[in-house]
Amino acid sequence: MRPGEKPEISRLALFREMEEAERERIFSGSFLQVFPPQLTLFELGQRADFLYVLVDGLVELYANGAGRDTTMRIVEPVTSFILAAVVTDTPYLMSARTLVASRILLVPAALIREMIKHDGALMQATMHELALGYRDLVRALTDMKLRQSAERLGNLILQQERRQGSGGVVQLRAEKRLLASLLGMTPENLSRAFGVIGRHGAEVDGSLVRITDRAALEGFARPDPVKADD
Amino acid sequence: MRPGEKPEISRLALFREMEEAERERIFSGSFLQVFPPQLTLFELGQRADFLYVLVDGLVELYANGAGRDTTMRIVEPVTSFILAAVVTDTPYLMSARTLVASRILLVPAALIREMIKHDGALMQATMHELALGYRDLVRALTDMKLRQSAERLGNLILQQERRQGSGGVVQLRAEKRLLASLLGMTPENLSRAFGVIGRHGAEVDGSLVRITDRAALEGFARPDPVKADD
DNA sequence: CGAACCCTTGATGGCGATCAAACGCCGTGG
DNA sequence: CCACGGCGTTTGATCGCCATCAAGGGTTCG
Repeated sequence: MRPGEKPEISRLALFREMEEAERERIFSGSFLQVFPPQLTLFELGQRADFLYVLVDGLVELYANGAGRDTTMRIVEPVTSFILAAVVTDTPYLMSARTLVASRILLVPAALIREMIKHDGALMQATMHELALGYRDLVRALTDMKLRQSAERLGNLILQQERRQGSGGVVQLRAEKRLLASLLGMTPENLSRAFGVIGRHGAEVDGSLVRITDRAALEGFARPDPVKADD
Repeated sequence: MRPGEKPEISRLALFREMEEAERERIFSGSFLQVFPPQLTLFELGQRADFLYVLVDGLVELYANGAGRDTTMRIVEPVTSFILAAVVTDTPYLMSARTLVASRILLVPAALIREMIKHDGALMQATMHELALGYRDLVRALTDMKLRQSAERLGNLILQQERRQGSGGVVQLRAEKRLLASLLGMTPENLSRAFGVIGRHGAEVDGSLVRITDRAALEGFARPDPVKADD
């Protein structure tokens, strides 16, 4: 493990409140591995053998059905993923692949479940993490059900801008084709959707989006009354 | 509380493993109330004051945005709902209304959070419940993203049939207009979708659906490789 | 330098929403 | 007991959003 990485992982909400010694047990039972780009980490239907923590790089979670794929989430460092499958000890509902070279901590699922049983702080953190994830999915589902594609894009821009906190400028970290799939549309239509929000206060230039008129954009995208958690 | 109700609530996965005494503390701090049909229990954006347990009746959870509503879940007895908002102590992301006269246990959110902190079994059950709910939502979201409407209907029929275990016959408990909203379509198109699956091994008659050719229906609907949990 | 590949733009088609109207069911009131 | 009215469901016609098909421009990497 590189210097600075362990503290960074320790700062994760999931592990933050644990006893130092317990956390050390998790680290020593896990593997930190480097993966090349475009590598499949696991596939839908497999038993959940590991909890994953993305330390550096970029990972895509996607689901497949009916001959198609759709990306469910783009994971940025430092974040854990696929926690629900580990907790329930049931097969993964999504597949995962690296988008770029990535450093990933693999925590054996059995170890995590064991630790959860004995460490109240870890159990509480897990519970909380799942509750937050649940709410994110509720938002994603309502978004999909009641907004059309350009509105979804507008909301994503607004939400990213809030998370990046970078004064009206949003940096798109993933390829646009991936964004399209995340938003539940085709690359072609994402392109057109950027055209649409261009007339509503947001300008694209490559992978940079500038919000030129937030009020207009919000009027168009109708963001959720209840924002990402707190 | 009626005879038979308390045992039924105690059998809920959420409360099943708790100490008898602790469970009693929850009951004694809660209110069992009867609500008329079509009554709004709470609305999106409100603080999460209660955890709800539907004891008898039928409840709809729905979200609103962009001037429209969409139903997110139809709750049947005996089930708890809106757990994630209670755990995170954040505003509800959905609204709830009774569909018919309903008996509902209201557990003060503060009490639940307090009990979770002190009762490991309750915390574990909560964690598990949230993980299962998370996975349900992942399925719902992929369903929405990669299947078209008649396929979604087909899957719902198959899933209900498995849950009801009633040999090829499914009883629709809610109005069709509600089903339509749950499936993310209009009542008109639900009607047409029933027409479509009629040609793929499922027949409707009022609120009864008969699966006449499961293989055909599965071939058409392409059900998830990983089913509802385990 | 060439070949992928991504992104964009245009043309067409299909799924599903909307608008409209008729039917059936059910509860109410005459 | 029947007539009426309201509402949910169904069926048909039209429209709009988005997917698909197709082609061209730009960038990256071998």
